[in-house]
Amino acid sequence: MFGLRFFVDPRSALPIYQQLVNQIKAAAAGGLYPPGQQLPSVRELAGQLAINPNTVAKAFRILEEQGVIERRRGLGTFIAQKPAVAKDLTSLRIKLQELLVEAYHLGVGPQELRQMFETALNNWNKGKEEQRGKGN
Amino acid sequence: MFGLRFFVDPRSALPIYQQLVNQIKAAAAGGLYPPGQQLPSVRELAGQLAINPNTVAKAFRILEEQGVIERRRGLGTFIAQKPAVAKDLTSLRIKLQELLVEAYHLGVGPQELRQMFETALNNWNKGKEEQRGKGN
Amino acid sequence: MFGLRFFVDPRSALPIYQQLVNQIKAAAAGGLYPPGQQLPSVRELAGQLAINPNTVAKAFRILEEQGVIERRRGLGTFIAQKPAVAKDLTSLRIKLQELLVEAYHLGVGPQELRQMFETALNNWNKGKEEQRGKGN
Amino acid sequence: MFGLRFFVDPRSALPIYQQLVNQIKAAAAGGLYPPGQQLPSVRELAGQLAINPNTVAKAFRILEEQGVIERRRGLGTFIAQKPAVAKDLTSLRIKLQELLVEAYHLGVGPQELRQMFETALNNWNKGKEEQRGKGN
DNA sequence: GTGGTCTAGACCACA
DNA sequence: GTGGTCTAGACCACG
Repeated sequence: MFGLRFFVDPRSALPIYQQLVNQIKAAAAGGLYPPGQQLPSVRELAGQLAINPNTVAKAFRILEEQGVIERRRGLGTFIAQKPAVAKDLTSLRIKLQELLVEAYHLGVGPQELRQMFETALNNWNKGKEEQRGKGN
Repeated sequence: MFGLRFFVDPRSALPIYQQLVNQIKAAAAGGLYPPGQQLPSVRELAGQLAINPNTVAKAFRILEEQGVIERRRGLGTFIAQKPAVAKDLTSLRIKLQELLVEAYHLGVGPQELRQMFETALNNWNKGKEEQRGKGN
Repeated sequence: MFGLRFFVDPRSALPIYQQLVNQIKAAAAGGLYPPGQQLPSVRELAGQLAINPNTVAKAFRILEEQGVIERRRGLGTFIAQKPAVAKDLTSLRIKLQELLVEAYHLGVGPQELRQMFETALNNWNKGKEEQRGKGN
Repeated sequence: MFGLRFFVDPRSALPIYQQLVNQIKAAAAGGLYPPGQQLPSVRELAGQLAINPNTVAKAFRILEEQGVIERRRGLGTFIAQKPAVAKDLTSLRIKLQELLVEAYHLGVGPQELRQMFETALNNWNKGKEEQRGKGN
């Protein structure tokens, strides 16, 4: 539909399947992949990225376990309908802590960090609105 | 002096050395380890955590590369003096993005996330003040 | 393909891993290992040199940090594509100073040193051309 | 006589005694310490640098073995008279090779390296002349 | 005493 | 198959 959207860096310390997981989750969160959107097939994605199909399959399996995507036999893979349930927020709190710790060690103070946070939040909302606009 | 401060989970998917890196960075950021403070020796920490000294040494090596600690042969390991230089903030931006993505997939909206952010920021400052108070 | 290319001296004051680092950098600089070339695996090199795989792995880790090689899990180790960016030349300046100091203490004067420098430079270029010729 | 001339970095990977050896050799080569010049005593130097006297003693022992300094019992330590004998130049050739390898991996070409070499050579001679001038 | 190097050998993750 | 992690234990260099 829109050609290559993902890319992987084989030299990264992060496993390729993890890079894929992160990117697909980010694409969904950013509004590029709205709920119900069909994803490329394992083979197609593997071909585009020039990586092993097993690696793509592993990423899809993890995303399915996390409830991000749904696989329908014979049809393909789709972005899941967002479950409105607020599950366990532990992972979110951990990421928040990690953010603060990283900021400390880079010499970024509370004020500067708050500003970065608000900027990121605004950009995020803006991106989602633009995607919505596209659909009209 | 105050017994066990760190702990590791050998069954975690996160490597032990990485768990140690994270905890020591968090302890330093939280004010538990002020700049110049001496850390437990490799052998001592390995003994406390019941892990191999090489694993501790690896964590220390990574922390030194990140500028968090300094190792001096024959003397010991110390929390680095803060360089105060504003380095590369890429890693911080990445963590911010990860935070937003995680929030999205857990159904946490911007308002709720902002509240969590402010709460975490306040707790962090409070913790550091308490540490300062201890020193008096 | 061409048998043993490296060798280490376990009795040297220089750590084995450092000897390996130096030799691999020299081999790459001499044109024996062009960018993208695959290196022997950790196990294979350890076997050839009769040293522990961990020691080879440490050398590889350092070379990767210096941007000389790239390690890809499950695939192997490769000479990095030259980044062409002009980085920090401090280490080079230090080596130059060391050269002059060494020359002084060996009673080698400026003229003689200049001659040695030019000779080494010519040999270096010649060596690289021969390697290129081999490829034809 | 002229206060602190040397300094050591306890955080460096290079052993302190080696840092001292290098600096004293460099000072002698640069003309700051002409042959016959008396060096500070072990205790004095250790006190100035706030390091262990054993460390200074080790540096002096190595310098004596290399023929850079001479110790006269009851009198002190002195820069040796330069032996005009051109000994083994192997160490010099090795340093030259290291210089070329380092230049390659930093993307510094032959022309640029030659220029740096000539500049360093000129600065070196200039420094020595200035020192000579001071003595008049 | 400290950290640094190295070994022999196990098990796991990745592609 | 590759590299990555971890262990147990030895020996060395440094200050």
